[in-house]
Amino acid sequence: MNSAQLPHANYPPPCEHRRPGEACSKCGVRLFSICAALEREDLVRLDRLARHITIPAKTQLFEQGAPADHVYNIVSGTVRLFRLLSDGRRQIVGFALPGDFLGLSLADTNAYGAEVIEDAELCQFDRAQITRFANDNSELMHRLHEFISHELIIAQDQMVILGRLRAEERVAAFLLNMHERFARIGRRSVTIQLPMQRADIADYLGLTVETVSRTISRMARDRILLVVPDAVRILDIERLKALCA
Amino acid sequence: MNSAQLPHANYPPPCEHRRPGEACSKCGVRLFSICAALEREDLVRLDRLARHITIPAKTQLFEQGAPADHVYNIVSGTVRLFRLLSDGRRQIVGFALPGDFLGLSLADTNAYGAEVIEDAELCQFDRAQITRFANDNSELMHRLHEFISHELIIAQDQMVILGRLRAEERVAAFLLNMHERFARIGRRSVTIQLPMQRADIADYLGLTVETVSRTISRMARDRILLVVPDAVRILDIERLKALCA
DNA sequence: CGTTGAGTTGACCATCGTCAACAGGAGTGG
DNA sequence: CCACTCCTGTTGACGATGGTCAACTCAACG
Repeated sequence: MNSAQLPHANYPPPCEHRRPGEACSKCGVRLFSICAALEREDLVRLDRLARHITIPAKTQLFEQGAPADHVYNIVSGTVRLFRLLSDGRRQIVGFALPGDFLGLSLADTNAYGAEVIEDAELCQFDRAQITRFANDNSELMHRLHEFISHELIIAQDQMVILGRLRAEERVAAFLLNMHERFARIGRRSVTIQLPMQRADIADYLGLTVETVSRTISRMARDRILLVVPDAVRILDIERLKALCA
Repeated sequence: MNSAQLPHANYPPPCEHRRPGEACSKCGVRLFSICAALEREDLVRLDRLARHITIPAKTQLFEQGAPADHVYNIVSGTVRLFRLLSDGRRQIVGFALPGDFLGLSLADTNAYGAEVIEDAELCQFDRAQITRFANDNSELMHRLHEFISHELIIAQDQMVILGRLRAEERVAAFLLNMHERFARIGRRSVTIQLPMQRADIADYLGLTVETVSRTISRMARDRILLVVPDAVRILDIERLKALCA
């Protein structure tokens, strides 16, 4: 059920699939990520600090409580971020999509664990280096501040969902949220990709797999959604929106 | 039940109970608050920007969605921070205690509403001014970054509580958390002050008043707590800790 | 002394969790 | 190629946790 037997953080020889200096000009998520703050020359300097790696699905990226040595910018793929309780209960605190940034916190240990769900390309940075870089670069610093503020608001949204919405409302809110996030990174579509499994959605929404499954099934029966492999297609977005007040 | 008829943000003539220039040297929470980052002379400069005000209980400090004109440092008292749903459901996203800072987010509207629960002394700052000040003062900036990182971790703790703990565990976690927070600001005691009402605790923990009341009653019956007005006294902290895994 | 609001307790019930069975697909090995 | 396992997802039956509704106490207040 959880991650005991996942490949560990010293992942398989991570493939560096870019020449350094090729810079970030071709990067598909640059404009959505922290890098958007930077001018051409700073971008090149930042790129020199980056290690561009590809991590396969089911890999543990880092572990809750471990020293936070690196920060990551997600270029493609999906990562789940989670907290574990001693008895095995898991709360997923977020899904990281392309353009997202991991390691905004200043704490020197990871507040959550991270596992790659869907093969991911990442820009990996050394924390000390990026911190120094940000200290000299107020645009980047400001952008980091912006990102972390945004994270905090997202976290509060999630508190409302977990504390005050019923199962159907939670699922509807989740689906609309994914829809909107994909739209914001240029993947607007009536088909909402769901790279995570039902158990991940459940652990994100404070429900069980069965409840998530039943709820989605009911929405499908009511012709609000069409369930397709690794995704759902929106049939009636108005009714979907109506479900989450 | 909620805040419709509270006095509004243009609160009663806020009493400024300090001469400007008296500076922050006597401030009881300075060492716990963002100000701890500042040297003597910067502290004086910051103090010139501050409006030191006292706000009575039951006052709305600011409203969810309204322009975020000010930020606040809490000197004494308690403030509840909450989100409202259109149908009246409320989720309290946090309680602000002395030393806490409101308005860390860079968003220009308030992500939550704030109401004073217990008469509060506040340092009020103009957002634009404090932003300028922080831009020129890397210690303060760093401290703000630290505070907001911490907020984010707290928010994730709360997600675990709301998503994965049962009622009794939530209440136990809440009580221990309050205990620890008071201890950190120099009010360590076996008596946990609870300035908020049961409904606030319920809306913070994603429960109902009845469940909170019943749970606390049961803990009292089990000789884990003693219920006293506006507080509970810890009788058996080990068993209390055992209740929240 | 009546009113109001907070807190508590009880009775009942709904939502969602638990347990179980099953279907379908992917991977494995004979 | 087929049998087998494993994993994910779905569905059903049942039950427990916690929500709803209501009554009551008590303190504060006019």
